[in-house]
Amino acid sequence: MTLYDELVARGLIAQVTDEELIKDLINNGKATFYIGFDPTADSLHVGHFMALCLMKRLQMAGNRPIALVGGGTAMIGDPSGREDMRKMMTAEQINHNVECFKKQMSRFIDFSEGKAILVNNADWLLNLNYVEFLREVGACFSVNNMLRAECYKQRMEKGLSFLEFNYMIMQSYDFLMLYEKYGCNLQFGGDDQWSNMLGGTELIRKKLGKDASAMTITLLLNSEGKKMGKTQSGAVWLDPEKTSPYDFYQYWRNVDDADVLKCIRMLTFLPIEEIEAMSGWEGAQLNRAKEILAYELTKLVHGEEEAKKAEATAKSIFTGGDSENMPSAVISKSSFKDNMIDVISVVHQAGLAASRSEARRAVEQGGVSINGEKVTAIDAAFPMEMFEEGVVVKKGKKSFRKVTAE
RNA sequence: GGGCGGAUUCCCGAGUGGCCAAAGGGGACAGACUGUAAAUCUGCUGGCACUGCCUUCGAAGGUUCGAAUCCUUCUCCGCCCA
Repeated sequence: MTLYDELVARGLIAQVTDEELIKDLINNGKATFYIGFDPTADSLHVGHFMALCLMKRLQMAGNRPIALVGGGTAMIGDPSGREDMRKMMTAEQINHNVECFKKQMSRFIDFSEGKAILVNNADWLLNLNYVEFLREVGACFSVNNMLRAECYKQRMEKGLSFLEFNYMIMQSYDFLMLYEKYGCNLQFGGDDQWSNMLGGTELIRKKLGKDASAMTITLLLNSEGKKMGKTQSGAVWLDPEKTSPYDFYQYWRNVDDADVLKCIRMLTFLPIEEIEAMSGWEGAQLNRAKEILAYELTKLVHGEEEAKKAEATAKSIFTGGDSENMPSAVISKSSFKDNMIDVISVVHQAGLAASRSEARRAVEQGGVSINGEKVTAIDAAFPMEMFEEGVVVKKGKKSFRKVTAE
């Protein structure tokens, strides 16, 4: 199976400028392609991960990847797929994030010996001369056409600032620069980037009379049409400090039935045939597919050891067993009074409830257990000795900590 | 620059002087059911020393016994005109 066919079979390709041309490029290792990542946070997330995987697939097929960190475009803020304006970030924040991105990316992509290139568009965007730029590049863009672009259409009601309106031009200019500097002939990106990417191919045609291609990756949406990789408390990060390997594992362990196969197809490197064999799975068997998904992804992002730990911890929690790798928490000995501590304090200080009120509620509703025993009395208290060896505090079915006193 | 409309708790959105920690919905959380899924039902959803107190309705002042609600100024956003 050719690389292109595999990408199609995995459901990764959303839109392409010229299918035959792109097939030829990537199947034969003739592409120098780039994907841009705007450093809007201090860690990559699942959406970035998909793009990185794609880079890897293409790199393995002999194509040359350019990872672009958007230190310049982050100063503008991409309005695509957003209903409201992004908060403006300071240059310091952006620089910090750029560094974090670089570090994380080099874990996934091999940048050694020119196998891949890492660039920052701040290098050419930040020192542009306004008038010069307008004459050189701005003249190539039709406002009429831009306003028709999907990414701006969505914002016509809620409002769009001139700053953000320029984002497309910046991204287009990036493509032009990379084409000139590195012979970059293909751009990848999330499907919401389509209009920005087309801006680039068109700019290259107008300025250089050359053809460049663009291709978008299907956005990973769940069965309800929402972007995956988001939780109530924010994105699912790749940084283990921000999303622990266990939480990362659990996120995928808990996806809807309807989304499991799609996720395995799009995110893992399991052979297609193996995945197709799972497509008939139902009920409890589908539950097994979730374990595979969670394990495979955790392995890719955090390594085999962490994946095994996360899996073992999950099994011990949900089927009983040791608590060796359980997420832990420490309570200060000064929180004890007369050598005793109450349930509410335990739950709260273990980080299982954001406030004491929340902890109280959880206890009142019968959601808290200590060492496997349900605690419903809000005035229940426990002696310090219990915490010597660690106490398993559980809130609800899925949140728990091994708590010790220190 | 001018006219009009708007900013409410995690989100949407009601409230236009006291009965407001603020309707309703969504989401989140907890319970039942289950497969660590979905759907469904129930509870719950600002904080705390919890029959009480404190903080919150864009910001700062003011009127009033009492303000999310009235007045003034400011900030931000939308629409229309230029």
